[in-house]
Amino acid sequence: MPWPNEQKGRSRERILQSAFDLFAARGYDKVTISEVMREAQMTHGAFYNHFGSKQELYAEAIGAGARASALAKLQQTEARGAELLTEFMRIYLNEAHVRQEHSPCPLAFLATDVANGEGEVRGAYTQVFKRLISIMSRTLPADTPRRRERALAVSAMMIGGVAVARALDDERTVKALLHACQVMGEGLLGEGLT
Amino acid sequence: MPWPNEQKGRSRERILQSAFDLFAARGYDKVTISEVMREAQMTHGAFYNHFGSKQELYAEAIGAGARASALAKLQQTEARGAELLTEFMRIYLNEAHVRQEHSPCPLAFLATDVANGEGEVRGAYTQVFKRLISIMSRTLPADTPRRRERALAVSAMMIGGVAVARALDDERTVKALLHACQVMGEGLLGEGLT
DNA sequence: GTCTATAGAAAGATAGAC
DNA sequence: GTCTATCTTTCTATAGAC
Repeated sequence: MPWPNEQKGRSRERILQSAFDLFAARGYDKVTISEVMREAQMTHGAFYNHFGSKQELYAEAIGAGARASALAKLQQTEARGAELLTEFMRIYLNEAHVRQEHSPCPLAFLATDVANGEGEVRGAYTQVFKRLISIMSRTLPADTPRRRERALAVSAMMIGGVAVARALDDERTVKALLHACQVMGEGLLGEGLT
Repeated sequence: MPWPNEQKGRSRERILQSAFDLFAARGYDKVTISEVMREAQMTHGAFYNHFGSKQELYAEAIGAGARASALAKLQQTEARGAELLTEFMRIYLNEAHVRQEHSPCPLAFLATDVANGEGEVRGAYTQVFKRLISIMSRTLPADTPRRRERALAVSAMMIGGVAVARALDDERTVKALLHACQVMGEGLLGEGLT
């Protein structure tokens, strides 16, 4: 079933990308619908032809952020297994990610923001998180002890590391934190990963 | 030097506690000064006799939250060394903490919220984080390899675990996440801790 | 220091022309 | 579908009485 109007789909996609970038950079409440629409090259009156409310936009933007994320792009390369995981951690626990120099991880950039949101927003976040755990768990060797627990704990460490780094004032501490998470994360996923 | 007016100090302390509780529960932008003052049993006109702006209140509330935290209380007991660390992790990575049934950790509850704040707010957050790392690091046995890196990585895991858990929709995933962080965290801090 | 009252600005959502 | 214009509400911050 092709789209009734291809132009509408493109506008919608521009709004979602603009919304995710802005929400990640400044948080839900500090971003206005006018700004999102301006970034998407429309005026704010057009917004309600695509979404019913700002919260609905937020929920959908989380999914859009996940589709644009580093992990989604990595999965389109030929990297698999241990190589995929170490490369993912290297990109994730990086100052360029903290500074939002590429499309960031919604789980890290929106964590406490989402906790203050409504049901549909938290539902979208939960879906993205479960999907990450599923991918990380399946990517670990089948005989890894406590495979799912490792995936959960390392994810929490990565998300927490980036979320905290973004709040910090002190570049030296940021560097040390990201590095520590990378070293200890690789340890948890199995010493001889690469 | 005793306080010029003891009553003023008490009002100020009430405002700070009320502010931290509300900011942690709903996020900076979703809390109004009127609400904070009402919870502190005053009207909002009195606010500006204590603080110059809402952001200034936020910065100070982060410090107040740290002083009221589980770790601060634990340090006033006789628990030390491995016992202190395992007890801390048990209280921290707990559903009661996620549900804010006791004074929560500002690092976990305000992480992405602080990242969107101004300089003084991030400065206060950084101070609290550095202090946590210092305490955890010093509490580990002096001959622990990579002592500071362990403290940083486990802190990120704990903060990330609680921050993500608060955003999640699904109680089963929350339980699994908190448990995984506890098991893997104890592993990182040294197998034979207790 | 605390109160009531209000100024002044901002933002979500809607109406109606094109 | 997108635009301009506006309704309506909410909130920070201030003024001035007590």
